[in-house]
Amino acid sequence: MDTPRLRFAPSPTGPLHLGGARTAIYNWAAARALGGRFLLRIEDTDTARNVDGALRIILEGLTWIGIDWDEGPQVGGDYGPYFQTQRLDLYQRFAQDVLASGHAYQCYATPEEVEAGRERLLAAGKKGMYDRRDRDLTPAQQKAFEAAGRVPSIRFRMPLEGKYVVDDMLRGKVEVDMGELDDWVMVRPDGMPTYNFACVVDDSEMLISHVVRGEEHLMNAFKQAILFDALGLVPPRFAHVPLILGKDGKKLSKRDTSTNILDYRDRGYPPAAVFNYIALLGWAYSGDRDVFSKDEMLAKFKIEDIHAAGAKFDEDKLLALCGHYIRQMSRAELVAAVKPWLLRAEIVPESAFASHAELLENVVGCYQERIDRYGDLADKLRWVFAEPTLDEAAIKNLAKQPEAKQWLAAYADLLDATPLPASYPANRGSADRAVHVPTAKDSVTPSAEALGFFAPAHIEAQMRAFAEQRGIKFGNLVHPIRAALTGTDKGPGLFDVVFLLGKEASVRRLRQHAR
RNA sequence: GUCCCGCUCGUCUAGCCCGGCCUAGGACACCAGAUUUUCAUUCUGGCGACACGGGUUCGAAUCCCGUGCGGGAUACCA
Repeated sequence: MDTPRLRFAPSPTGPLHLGGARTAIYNWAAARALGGRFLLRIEDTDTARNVDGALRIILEGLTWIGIDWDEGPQVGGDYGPYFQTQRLDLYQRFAQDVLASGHAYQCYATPEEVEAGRERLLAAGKKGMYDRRDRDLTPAQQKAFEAAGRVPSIRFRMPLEGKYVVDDMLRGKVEVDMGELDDWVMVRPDGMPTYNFACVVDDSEMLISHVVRGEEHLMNAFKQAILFDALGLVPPRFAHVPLILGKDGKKLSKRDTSTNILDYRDRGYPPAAVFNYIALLGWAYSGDRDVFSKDEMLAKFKIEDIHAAGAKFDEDKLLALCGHYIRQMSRAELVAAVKPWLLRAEIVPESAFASHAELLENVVGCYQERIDRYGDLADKLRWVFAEPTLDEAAIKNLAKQPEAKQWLAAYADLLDATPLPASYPANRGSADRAVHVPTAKDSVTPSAEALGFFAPAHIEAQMRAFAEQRGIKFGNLVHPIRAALTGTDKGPGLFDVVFLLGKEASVRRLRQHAR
């Protein structure tokens, strides 16, 4: 009874969205930080709304952001089954007990009658709720309904007066008049338990100690806590976290963010960044730091520290975090992360990842500071592996200087005459590229011995000398060369570009645009 | 309508529980500058908030009340 036990209880009615992911993260983090257990319970009692395959997507989403569970689907556990539709006997037993204790009663009203009663109350200026018409039925009246073929639902007999206080971990004591709460349905006529009932039974049976869930359940906490009391049980501690809102401050919609967290995976957002961002939406690691790992979060996380006010989703901040995480990776890690997108875009063959590992690290490394998502990369570096088509800016840069074509031709000749390192195979293929390219991030410069005269530093010195000899302003020379080589006006340093491309391809592309 | 919750820079937040250290700190975004062959990265600087009104107090972002605004609930959904 001492081990903290927390749960995330999704309904398989749709994919895992941002809000769900966040409550999952907070429950998970609390369980881990408290040294407790984290479990998953599937609330599938609304069979009509269950969606095929939704569960798989939810579990995949959780796994993707790095959440694991100790009990639940796929892993089992001592308090199963973890699907509510497999626990129907249990609810039935509890329902009979509550009924027998007098804390619940059978209600024979049809949905239409309930609705009509509600409207009567509303018309009378009262709160619109179930009018409790069957709360005190005599046995004879009940028999009559049964005889008429009516099947009852079971409703909880709420106290009619007094106040009830729930001590929320984020909001303190929240008080409500019992009269505000109606006699809610515990079991539907078809025998299915409703959310509030199944939730109490399961939280009790699964020994749940803390419930962290969305603010929309704050009112349910009263109903549930009162049921716990009626059963002679102690309710768990509740913490109701605010909803995530869209940029406009309204409910999160498809316009603000994806409804499925796996879309972020598919678009190449680093999962650690997504986790970090979601956790940050309502919880702060410290006043001056907002990048943290899962482990760092666990070392500091306390349920009480979750922010009680709603947060708006901000794609810019998410992307900034993504970029930060990407820049943190080693080149080898980035290549591995980006591989699926490179393959999908058919930019390099699978085999290249083994045969040209270093080349790929060089190429990808040149873009490390330039992307926020793995998925952004493929289009940007296509020019390395395939003849580029010139974009508008490139065409402009080629045309800007009247002598540009002559310069390209002359520079191509110069490059052509530049010796490759002796140690390099004559059939160059891509072999002359498979050397480490130094970038700003990496101060290791290949030695001249290792590279002959085809290292970025030498290419730079040579190009500068070339410009000076001919009296060309360096900036005027660089732009047409970049255009010819890459087909665009953005990208890695020009000397890296020449180096990455290799001598033969560079010369060929320069000459092609020199005509 | 009624009930409940919330309200610090444009956004996420630190500070609030236990009033003075707050001329309110950080991050993202934005603007300017530095570096630079482009883009980006990086660095420097700038802009920018305690929703409003009353109290309590020597002193309030911090405590209390009211108003406003936002959100949630008001289901035989969860």
